[in-house]
Amino acid sequence: MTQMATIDSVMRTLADPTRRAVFERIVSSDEITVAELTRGSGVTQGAISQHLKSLKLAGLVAERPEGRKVFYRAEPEGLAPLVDWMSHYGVFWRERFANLRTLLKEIDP
Amino acid sequence: MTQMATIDSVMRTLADPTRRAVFERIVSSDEITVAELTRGSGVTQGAISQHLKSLKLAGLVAERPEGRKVFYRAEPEGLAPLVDWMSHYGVFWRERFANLRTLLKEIDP
DNA sequence: CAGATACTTAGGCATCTGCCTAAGTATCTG
DNA sequence: CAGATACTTAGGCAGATGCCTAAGTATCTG
Repeated sequence: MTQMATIDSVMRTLADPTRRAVFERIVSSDEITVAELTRGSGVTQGAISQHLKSLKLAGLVAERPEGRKVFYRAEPEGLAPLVDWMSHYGVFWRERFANLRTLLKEIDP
Repeated sequence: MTQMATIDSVMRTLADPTRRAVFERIVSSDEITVAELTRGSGVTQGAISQHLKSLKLAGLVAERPEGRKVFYRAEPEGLAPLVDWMSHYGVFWRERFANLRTLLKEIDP
């Protein structure tokens, strides 16, 4: 997805524990294959593949096929909708800064 | 809920669009009744009441009964699990600060 | 007290979702 | 080419979820 995903798709995608665990594992590794993600996940490769499809549609991960393997990596901008949402509805965060993005620029221009 | 909710409950609770809209509306107002939340929500008061129960269990809102009305307000610490999760798995945010909470203290000690 | 108002909760229902098995596609290896 | 490996996708199913109607509880008002 090069198109910006919505807060709705991001939230819904990360709401499932198994899928979120897959995402966390992808983030924690540079690149990782489906087989590796399946190992220790407690579900079948088919299930993992379905979760990866959801994560990809939500713009949270990207794939890189190489031979018969497919490597997945985290899409850095994928959580932007969540960050934006937090900056609006983050309650006690909102009270301190109008926009997290603005803050980020001040720190790391 | 005085007990700290989990990232799981927070994510799952905010995943539903209707329930998230209810939360957003509570955040945007200081205090608000169930009847007001029902108005323009597109669902019945019963449904709103059920969503409020979920939000309360997730630690996202608090209630204050007054007569036959019940006022709801946002629970500022409710999104803490989400903030913590972001600081761990926020990918390009993580690269910039180890912990959003630490950052917060630096800005607003 | 009787009725109205504000809200919660129970029961039921249709839809959604996550998982499994199994089949299908593509690549590598002997 | 035959078989193995890596992955995706289709079909089906059991459980979860969100909503509605309607009943139940509590408070206010005449």
